[in-house]
Amino acid sequence: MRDTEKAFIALRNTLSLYTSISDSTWQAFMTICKFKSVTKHSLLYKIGYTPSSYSYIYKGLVRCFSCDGKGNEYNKVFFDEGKFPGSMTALLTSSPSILSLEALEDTLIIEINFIAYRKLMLKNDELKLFQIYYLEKNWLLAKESREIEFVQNDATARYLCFIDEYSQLTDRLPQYHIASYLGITPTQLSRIKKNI
Amino acid sequence: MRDTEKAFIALRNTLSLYTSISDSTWQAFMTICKFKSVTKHSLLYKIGYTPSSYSYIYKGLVRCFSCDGKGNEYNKVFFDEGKFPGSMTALLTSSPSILSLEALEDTLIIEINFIAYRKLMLKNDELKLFQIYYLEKNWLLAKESREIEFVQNDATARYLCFIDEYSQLTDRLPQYHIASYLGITPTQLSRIKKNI
DNA sequence: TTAACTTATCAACATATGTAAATGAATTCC
DNA sequence: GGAATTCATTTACATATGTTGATAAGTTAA
Repeated sequence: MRDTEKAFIALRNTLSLYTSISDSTWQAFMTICKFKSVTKHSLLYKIGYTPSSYSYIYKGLVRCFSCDGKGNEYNKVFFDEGKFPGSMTALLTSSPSILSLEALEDTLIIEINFIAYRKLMLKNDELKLFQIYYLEKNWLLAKESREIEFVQNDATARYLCFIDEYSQLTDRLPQYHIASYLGITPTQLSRIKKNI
Repeated sequence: MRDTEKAFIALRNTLSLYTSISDSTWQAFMTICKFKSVTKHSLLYKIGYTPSSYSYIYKGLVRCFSCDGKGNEYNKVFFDEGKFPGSMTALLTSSPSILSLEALEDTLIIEINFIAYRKLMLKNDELKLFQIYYLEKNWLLAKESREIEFVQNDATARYLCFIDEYSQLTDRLPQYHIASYLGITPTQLSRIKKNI
C-alpha cells in the first residue's frame, strides 16, 4: 500500500478517536484533503501569513514557534504523528498568524482546506461533534494547563512535565528545541539534566 | 435610578459593543440574569467547583488566579467594569474550574445563568454573533498574546506591558497582586519600579 | 576518509530574581 | 485617636539562569 493510502486510513482512525465517522461523511471529507510531503527544515507556514488549511501529520515531526524582534525563537508546541498542527486562532479569525510551523523531520501530511472544511462541518453532525471535542480537548484545556504549568513551575519541574507529556519525543528532538520550549537556554537545560 | 437598573443598562451597552441587540433579544436575555452584590475578598467561585454562571461586572474589580499545592497563588487576569470574569474552559466543558475568582473591591455584578444562556444563544442570531466575537476577541486572541508576552519578555518588559494594558487599574491594584500577575515577588517589582 | 559544521556539555563570570528580616508608611479597627 | 495590621520598600545574602567561550562528540558534506 502506498503512503497516500496509509495516511488517509490513519487520518480516518484519528477522527474516529473523537467521534464516529460514517462512510458518507468520510467520502465527503476526503474530497477536501490533499496528501503532501514536506522536507526537513521547511516551513508549513510563516508568521504574518494567513493560513488556508489545517494539516494532519501522518509521519514526521513539526514545531510551532513564535519570534520576537531580536531574532529569538520560542517553541510553543510539538506535533507528531496523529496531530493537527496549526494556529487555531489564525484560522478561526482569518488573521495573519503570529506563529510559524517548521518540519523538524521529513514529514508526510494531509492538508485539509479550511474554508471547505468549515462549510462541510457546519452541515455535518459528525464533524460538528468532532470539532467540539477536538477544540475542547486540544485547545481550551491544553492551553489552560500549559499556561498554568509554565507559570507555577520552575524550569526543573517544567522539564519533568515535558518528559512526561512528550516521552516519545525526547530523543527525536534536539536539546536546544526542548530548551526553547522550556523557556531556558541549552546551557541551563544541560545543568538541570545533570542535577536530576 | 437604582444600581440594578443602571447595571442592566450598562450590560446592554456592553453587549452592543460587539453586535446589535434588538429589544426582543434583550427582553429574553434579561430573564436569565440576576443582579448581585459581592463584598470585598469574597470568592465568586473556587477551584474545584463547576461554575453555573458567567458574571458581568457593573462596578468593582475581580481577580482570577490559580493555586499550586504549596499555598501560592498566581494571578492570571484582572476584570473591571464592563468585563465578564469567568473560566470559559470550565463553562464550555462543564468541568471543575482550575481557577478561582475573588472580588478585590465591593463589587456589583449581574449573574448570567450559563445553561439558560446556551439555550437562548443557540436559537438567537444576535447572541450567536456576540458569542463568536466575544470568544475570538477576549479568549483566543487575548490568551495567545498574553502567552507570547509572558514567554518572550523579561519581568521589566512584562511590567511595561501591564501598565499599558491595565493603565486604569494600576492604582486600584495592590503591588503584590501586580507582582503575582507578572510572575515575580513584590520585592522584585519594587526593584524594577526603581530602575525605570 | 578528511574537513567542516552542528550539537551538547562545561567552566567562569554577570545578572535577575528569590528569601528573610527590618523599617516606615498607610490603612483598618476598636 | 491610638493600637494593630497590612503593605511597599530596602538591605544582605542565596540561588537560578544568562552569556561567552572552550572543548569534545557527533553529524554532514566534499
